Amino acid sequence: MPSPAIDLTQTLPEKVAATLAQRIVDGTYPPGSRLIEALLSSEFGLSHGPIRDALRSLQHAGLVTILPYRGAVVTDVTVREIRELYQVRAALVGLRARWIAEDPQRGELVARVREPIARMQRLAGKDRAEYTRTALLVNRSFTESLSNHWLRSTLSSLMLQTSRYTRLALASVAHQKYSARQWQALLDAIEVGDGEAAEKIASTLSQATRDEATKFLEQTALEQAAPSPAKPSPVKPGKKKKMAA
Amino acid sequence: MPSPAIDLTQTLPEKVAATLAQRIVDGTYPPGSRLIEALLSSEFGLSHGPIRDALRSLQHAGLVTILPYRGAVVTDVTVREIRELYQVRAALVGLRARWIAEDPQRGELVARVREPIARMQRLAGKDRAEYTRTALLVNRSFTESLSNHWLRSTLSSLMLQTSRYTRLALASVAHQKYSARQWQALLDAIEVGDGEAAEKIASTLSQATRDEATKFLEQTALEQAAPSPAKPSPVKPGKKKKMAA
DNA sequence: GCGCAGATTATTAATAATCAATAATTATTC
DNA sequence: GAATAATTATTGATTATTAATAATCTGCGC
Repeated sequence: MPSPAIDLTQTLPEKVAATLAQRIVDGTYPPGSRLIEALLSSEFGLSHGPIRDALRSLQHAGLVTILPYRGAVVTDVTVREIRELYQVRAALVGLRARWIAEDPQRGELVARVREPIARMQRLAGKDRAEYTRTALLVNRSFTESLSNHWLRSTLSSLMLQTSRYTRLALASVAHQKYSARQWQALLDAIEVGDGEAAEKIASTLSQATRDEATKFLEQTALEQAAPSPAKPSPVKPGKKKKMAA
Repeated sequence: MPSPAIDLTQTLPEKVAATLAQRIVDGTYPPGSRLIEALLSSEFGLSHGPIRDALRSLQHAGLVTILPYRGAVVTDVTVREIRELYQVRAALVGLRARWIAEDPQRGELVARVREPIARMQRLAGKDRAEYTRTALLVNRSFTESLSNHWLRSTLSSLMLQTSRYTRLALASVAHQKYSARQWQALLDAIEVGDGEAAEKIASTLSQATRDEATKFLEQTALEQAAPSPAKPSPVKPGKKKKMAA
């Protein structure tokens, strides 16, 4: 019964891309990993064509960097770039909140996310994994409720990126609690149609998440830099990385 | 001498994609046109692979829609979607203006675009083609001066889309003159570092362009709908479109 | 003429085998 | 031991072929 009962939608390269994206986002393939066509094609039991397509797709999504004749590596983003990423995200998430708050049909979304947001209050500080999952789900609900196709798609693409780092911010219990409160406040602002307030809350939360995530990253970056202060060059620094599959 | 003297960067599919994008943006391939792999591959003298890649690329850029087993057609965007597109663009263009105005190194950009913007004043109402070219160039300069990589790339992608329609707005001499004035005002605001004013000017101009372009589109849409009010169905309405090459 | 089942056609999706181009690595020579 | 040359790994691109699918056409009975 657990066989490929229902295929339903999605072309081959899309399925491959989705699988690989998952692995990149959840850290299975760390930044710098090489994604080698031959290995992937034997893992998935497919020819090179669909794999190629999938890698190109991930490149457009920004998860992978393709260099001519050198192939695909998981994009490595500097802390500075991550900060910039969240800066754009904050602006767009603010816009999302404002437009939703001003949307006459916002009631549908409000009804759909009220329960999950309440659950976030209870989960904060208790179950990090479940909290993260719920937060991601609520976030997706917000984005998908947008009637504006373009904002929907640019936000989805940015979110795919940030989800690589947001989970770091949620390691802090304090941030979990803060985030839960802000989501509730956002919901309230949306319910009464206060676009101004909604925009403010949403973008402020995004900035806080950015600060929390980058704090974490700078910390681990320092820890990684510290161990070998006496060996400056012999081992080429961070060049060789593991392969896929 | 007009042979392929210098190749310089760019892989094959990129070059094909660039060419096709050009044709879509300038209207050579109108919305709904089919882009058939076989025809394109013989036109470009390439095999299917690179063509496929290029079409996938254009799909990600939103210029082309690919339906499984049916191939690529030039994306047809409804007037409503175009309005939504400009709405997002207005917000991001505003952000761009603000960030540039607040950038300590904005002097470099200001120096680079001062002359072109002055030229726009002179061209407005005189040479539409040259005005459009200059406006596009200035716009690109603004975007490329951004230090934030993500805003740069999302804006580039949105601009590629809007450039299909902005040229419609510039058909109006009044809009050309208005646009030229606003660009000058924007430059002034940036020069003195007034981010608030810069954002306002930029997003207002974008909205005006939107209104002008959609006015034009709604007009032609009505004209197209009008001619045959007596023949409701015999000829299948707008289904068959021309092919590529 | 009308509608419909089925054959035909056009086109893309995917595979496979092959060669060329290139970057990285290793070996060689001075 | 450093510069240079050979080797290797991997991608870029071509070609040919088969499968899958959607659109179109055909003929049949009415």
